Amino acid sequence: MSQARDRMVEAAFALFDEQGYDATTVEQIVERAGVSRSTFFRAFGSKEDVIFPRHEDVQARIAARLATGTRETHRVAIVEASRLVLDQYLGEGELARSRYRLTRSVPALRDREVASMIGYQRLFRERLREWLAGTGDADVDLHAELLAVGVVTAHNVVLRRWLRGVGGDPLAEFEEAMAAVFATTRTGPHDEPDGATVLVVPSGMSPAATAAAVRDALR
Amino acid sequence: MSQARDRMVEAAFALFDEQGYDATTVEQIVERAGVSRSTFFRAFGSKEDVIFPRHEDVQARIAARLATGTRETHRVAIVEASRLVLDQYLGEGELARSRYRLTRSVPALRDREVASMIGYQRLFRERLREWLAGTGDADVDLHAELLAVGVVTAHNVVLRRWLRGVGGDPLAEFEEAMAAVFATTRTGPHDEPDGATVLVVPSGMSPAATAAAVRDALR
DNA sequence: CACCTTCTGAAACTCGGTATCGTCGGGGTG
DNA sequence: CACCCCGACGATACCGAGTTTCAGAAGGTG
Repeated sequence: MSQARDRMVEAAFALFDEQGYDATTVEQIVERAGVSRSTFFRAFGSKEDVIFPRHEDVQARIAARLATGTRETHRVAIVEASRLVLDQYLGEGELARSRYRLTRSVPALRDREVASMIGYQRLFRERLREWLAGTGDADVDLHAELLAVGVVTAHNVVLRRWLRGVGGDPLAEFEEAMAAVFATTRTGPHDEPDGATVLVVPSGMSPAATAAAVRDALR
Repeated sequence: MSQARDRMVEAAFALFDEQGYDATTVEQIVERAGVSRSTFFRAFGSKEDVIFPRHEDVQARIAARLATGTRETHRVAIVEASRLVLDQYLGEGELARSRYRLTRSVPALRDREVASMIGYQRLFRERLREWLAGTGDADVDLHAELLAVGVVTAHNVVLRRWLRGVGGDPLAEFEEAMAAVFATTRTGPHDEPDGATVLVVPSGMSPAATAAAVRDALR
């Protein structure tokens, strides 16, 4: 019963690859899949949706993972939630790469992918606003937005490398990228220094300036 | 000759406001403007384009401003280029706010606006990749991407506040937001630490990751 | 006047997407 | 077995965005 859906996806990708996205009509897809136009639009809703399945699923899983996070554990919650997306694409394998080639060449699909990315970003941002609220942060909106966009962007850089076949182990690169994002962003006093603190003091620095820097970092 | 174009824009915004974007047909717009359907599509190309004029102009001005920047002056180039967009919207006044209300309520228009934002971001990213190349940065791609997306995001936060009528002086907020972005982002050896660098390392971090973080901070 | 360019209107056409209706098969329930 | 019920499918008509083509009006130039 769901093999009809699979046939439509297969036919669509094949035709898009053969003659391009715009040049392929839904008529041709359903003809090759052996179903009617009605069935196609009932199953996918739009021509673009054949390429982007499982979007709501991933979004729901992200929301669920973020919901279990607290103010103290928000970093690991964010990293793991972001990993869900990465794992989704890695699990798709060659299908993800086919989709990538399509989205690179068709503006409409590119925009669509960007829009879904914004959806992810929105989930991170909303949770971060809650977590950052009441931390004495002078501009919660801005910093939540910056951190959310940083996480999504870092994730995308790593993902895109894997999609293009360049780079090494995506999981290792992902960890590094996440570290880079959090290393460059202050997220309020809840980043309790529960570990080592490294202080680099340039020569010629006054004690007062040093003290101020320490106070600033631990605030 | 160009007053026909203005009439179409005016009619479109009025009808969108009266009965919504989707419920308004191009037929109705051209009827109110007193022109033919052909004229409309010749002037705008699509129904969405009535709402987003001058997009290429701004993009060209940004590219021009960024082209005059050098590796040493890239910060001021980026800030000023970003200001071009802000000034464009501020100059539009109430028209920008009408467009904002529309884009908030119509998903298709929201996606379209996001896509154009990505266009700006791309300009910043490409230039930053050049400027960051050869600075010993371990991951130019990632850092260029992060900085570019940070600048655009910070700009958007300030712009959105003004569009919604909240907040104070947008220009002052813009300066603060830009400072926040550059304060949280390492951009290579040109950020010589003229003060103390305090690095707080989370407890669960591996020695290798700690060393990498320290190296990164001092780079 | 003849000629050319440019803008405009009219109409036919393509295609994505929606809505409606009839039909078929399969699976309980009496 | 007979009945019905319901979810899925197909066919068709329809709407609206966007493209293409052609014909004509306006305006400048020789």
